[in-house]
Amino acid sequence: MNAKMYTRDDMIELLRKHGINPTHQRIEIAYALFSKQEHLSADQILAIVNTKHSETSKATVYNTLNLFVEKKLIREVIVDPSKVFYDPNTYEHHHFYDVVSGHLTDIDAADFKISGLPQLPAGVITEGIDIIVRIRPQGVAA
Amino acid sequence: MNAKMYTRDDMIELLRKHGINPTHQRIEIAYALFSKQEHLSADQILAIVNTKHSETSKATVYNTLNLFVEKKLIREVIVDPSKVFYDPNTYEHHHFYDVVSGHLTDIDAADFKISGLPQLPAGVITEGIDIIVRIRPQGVAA
DNA sequence: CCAATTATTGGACTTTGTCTAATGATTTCA
DNA sequence: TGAAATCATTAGACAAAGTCCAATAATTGG
Ligand SMILES: [Mn+2]
Ligand SMILES: [Mn+2]
Ligand SMILES: [Zn+2]
Ligand SMILES: [Zn+2]
Repeated sequence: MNAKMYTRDDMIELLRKHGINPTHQRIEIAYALFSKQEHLSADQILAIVNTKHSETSKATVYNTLNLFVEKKLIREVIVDPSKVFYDPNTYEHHHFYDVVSGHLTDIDAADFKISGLPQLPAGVITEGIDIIVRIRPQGVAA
Repeated sequence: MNAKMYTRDDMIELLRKHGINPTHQRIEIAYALFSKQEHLSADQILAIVNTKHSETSKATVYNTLNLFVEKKLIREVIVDPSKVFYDPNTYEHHHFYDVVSGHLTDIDAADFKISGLPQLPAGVITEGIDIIVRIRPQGVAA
């Protein structure tokens, strides 16, 4: 909710804090996600970092996003069968997903309780719980 | 949990009940899903219906699965960024997802309560809530 | 039986994402 | 400093999931 302003220098610090070498391309990709504070697809990020002038390849965008996920700088949101969204918000939260527009909105997990979860099968551990509330504008056909 | 035995005639009845013309291909595709009672990808279904002899094309499998979803005979489970799973269980339920094996297991929604969901943005309606508990076998590396 | 409708098909096509081998940039440290 | 090793980026080939199309096949209704 808070519209924190990020600079490229913030990105360098953030990358270092996560053990990622801050190259020019990585800084731009991080900046695209964190300055917008939005859920973006690889495609959208590729477009954003190349608007002024072409400077980052498709391969690097994918390499970098996968690296960021691995280093827990960002997380993936899997909700659309055709593409992954990347989320700069790694704080525990869930999502509204507008199935018409494809737009994602955060739901704070703090408010929020789940009870009656069955115990896990033996020998497994939980990685996380994803909750997606699928919504649709009133009056728009299915 | 119950291992109900389905016949092809059950499939014909089921298809008719959902307003779907029961063709040979549609019966086989429905039978693949309902007799196994498993979460299957289009790919797996294509393989199953063509094991004895080739009789159903890729286009028909996709056409048919989309039709089944539209007619609410089955539902989609979106959990793997690279493929959709189809679920013959349309009863309200959620999923364990083993991120290592890719296997899905049902969680009954009856047990199960969510509280503290924020109210919806104005002018939208809920389509459904998907809850995915991502699990991993103990001791397998991330 | 014919005409209209509905369903199936092979294969071209699109999109998302990965892989590879070559190149470019940075470190390391003698 | 300067060469070698390491790390990062790249173009473009490739792969997999899924859609689209125009032709054919099957079914239906009169
Ligand atoms: Mn630049
Ligand atoms: Mn047959
Ligand atoms: Zn989010
Ligand atoms: Zn299920």
